[in-house]
Amino acid sequence: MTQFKRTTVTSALPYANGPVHIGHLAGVYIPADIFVRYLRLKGESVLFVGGSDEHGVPITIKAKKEGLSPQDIVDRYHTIIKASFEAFGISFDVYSRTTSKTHHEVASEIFKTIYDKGGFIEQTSEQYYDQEAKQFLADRYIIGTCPHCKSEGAYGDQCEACGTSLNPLDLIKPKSTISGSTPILKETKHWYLPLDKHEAWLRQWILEEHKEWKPNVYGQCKSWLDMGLQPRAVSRDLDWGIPVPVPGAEGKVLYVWFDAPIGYISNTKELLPDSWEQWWKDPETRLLHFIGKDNIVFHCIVFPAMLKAEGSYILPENVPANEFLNLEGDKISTSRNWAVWLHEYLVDFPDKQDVLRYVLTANAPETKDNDFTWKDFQARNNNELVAVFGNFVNRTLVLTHKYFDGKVPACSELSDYDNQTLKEFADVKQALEKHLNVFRFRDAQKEAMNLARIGNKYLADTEPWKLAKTSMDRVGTILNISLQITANLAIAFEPFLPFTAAKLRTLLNLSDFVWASLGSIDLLPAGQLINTPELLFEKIEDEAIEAQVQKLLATKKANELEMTQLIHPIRENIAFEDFTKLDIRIGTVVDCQKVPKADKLLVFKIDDGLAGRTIVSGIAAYYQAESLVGKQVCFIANLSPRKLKGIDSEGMILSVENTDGTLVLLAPSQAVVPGTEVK
RNA sequence: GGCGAGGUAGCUCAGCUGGUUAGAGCGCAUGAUUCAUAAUCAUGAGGUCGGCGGUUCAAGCCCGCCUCUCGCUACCA
Repeated sequence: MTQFKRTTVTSALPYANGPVHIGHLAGVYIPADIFVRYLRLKGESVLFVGGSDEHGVPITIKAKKEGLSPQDIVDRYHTIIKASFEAFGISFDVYSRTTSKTHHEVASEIFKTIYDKGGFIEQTSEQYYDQEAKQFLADRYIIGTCPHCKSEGAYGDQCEACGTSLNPLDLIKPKSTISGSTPILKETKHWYLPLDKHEAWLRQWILEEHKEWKPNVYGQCKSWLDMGLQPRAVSRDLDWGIPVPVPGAEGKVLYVWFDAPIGYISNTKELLPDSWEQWWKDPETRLLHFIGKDNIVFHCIVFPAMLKAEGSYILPENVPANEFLNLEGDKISTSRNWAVWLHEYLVDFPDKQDVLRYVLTANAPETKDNDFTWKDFQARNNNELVAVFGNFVNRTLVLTHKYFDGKVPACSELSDYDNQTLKEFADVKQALEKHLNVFRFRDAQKEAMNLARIGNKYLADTEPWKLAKTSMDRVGTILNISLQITANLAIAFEPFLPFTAAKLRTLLNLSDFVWASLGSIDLLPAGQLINTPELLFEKIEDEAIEAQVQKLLATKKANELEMTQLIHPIRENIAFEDFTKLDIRIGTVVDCQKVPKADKLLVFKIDDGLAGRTIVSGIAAYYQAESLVGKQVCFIANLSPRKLKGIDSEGMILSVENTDGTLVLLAPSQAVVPGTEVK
């Protein structure tokens, strides 16, 4: 195993089109922060890099919607995000942004280097171009009729009515949302990173040399590698981003996925203009990417391929990716406002950053998706932080003030039981390190908590309040040990609960603290003054929890209401002749089977009163094949046949789409002769 | 359909390269205790380890099939 001289820790760059929520914190920033604080405490050389990701089409869309410039949007969210992280004690060495001058330079340079080395391939394709606005159109800027469900207002990349992902070229009657004009097809040149050419070494590097990566990370990489990698476009026609720095690339910018991870590098350079390279190019540097599971392929395959293509950079040593955090049973969703936003939490629970840090670590989605509930939040605060940790510290401090006027009593002769306890808590250090070294923060925090449990047990077993009547010497020893445990808590919890640890150190007047002294019993010299006890945590009452639950319920209701209002406006009028072109008929289902190797497809044999026909329909998720035999359905009889999974589909079976996306078959209210027309 | 991850006590999760009575925290029950934010400490009750079959002297852990959850992917005219 390589001995590393220093560690570069990156945490995923949050996208600056919204604030950050507990999911981000639990999956990425808290784990990264714990790890970084741990290394710093150990005196290791570490750099913690973060920043906002501020380019890309979604930001330009949001800007347009609000009548602002993209810069306005990213300024707004960068500020909110940065403040949230600061408030939660995420101890970045640098938190910058991809709109910075440095980043533009660094990203350009890296592109140029790869370009000069022939690391890209060029390809020309036809894309929609707005002649009035004189620009190529991003998928999202093109609107038209969905080729599937025929609803208008489908975007170039996706139809929101039927959820289908689209290719802009498939849209019927495309229109530019910028000028409203009909775009024309025009040739455009783009650069691609040929991931396929990197497959061989990636395979060796990940699958053979990094078997220690977490199963979810390793598994997903394997899945992608086995599917085969495709070249990926690194540029696009857009005016928000970093201009492609080569001749003949006017109006083109780097694709946001390409420039974003380079932000890690740029932000390092911004902080350390002269020494940044040692953090990125020295083989004795350990590079770690903390990310969420949505970013695995990116940081394990795409970004390493970029770095390798550039040539002078090191590759990540590990990518500790977490799964997702759900909220009260449902997926966290920015657009549905189903989230606990950090900036709101800070208002609702002032000075309780550590409580959230604790809960999110205790319940971190390390091996699978987890659920955050307010009830659990309350329980962990009241039963663990208050009852175990806070209570132990408080009773120790109160006793010290009661019997020794707030001065650390001297430690005299140790009993066997004392020694046994001391040994037990000395072991905590090793247990903590064992877990922290392999990114198991949930278990690590449990170990830190164990220290307080040992303390509570020690007090219960030795009962100093009883001995106070007979042997003050003995009481002094017991409290000395209890105080030493308390001081140890201040070190052990520093990575997890930095605010609490600091508060505790202040209470104890403990100035110097390093990881190495964890487990030692002379952190506090006899005679040292301890400050007046102050509660580390307070109970969270039912009302506060209820308020949060109500807030979420309100969101849920609002979302449901919105669902019912999702009725699309009536479309443009058509001529009667247009309607008569459609040949809609009723048929009887003679046979219905699942299409093999397709999840959504059913293949129907329809009695249409004539020769009969075969139709394939995507409703397998809503209907059992057998249950449809004998039923009558409505179908379009004169749609051009189309092959689906090797089957010729002669028409389209009509169904109604509910606001929640479920499909309901359409049928006549009473049986009719097969083949009769709908008019 | 293919691939990946997961399915272990009421809840949240551990279980190393297969090895005696499967663990922790919370919750619950009983007892002890009062220094402490009715907090703490002890003891205990809770599990056909998703299901079926197989390999093995021995399987939660290995193999096959099935099932459920999550993600990626193909299909949705």
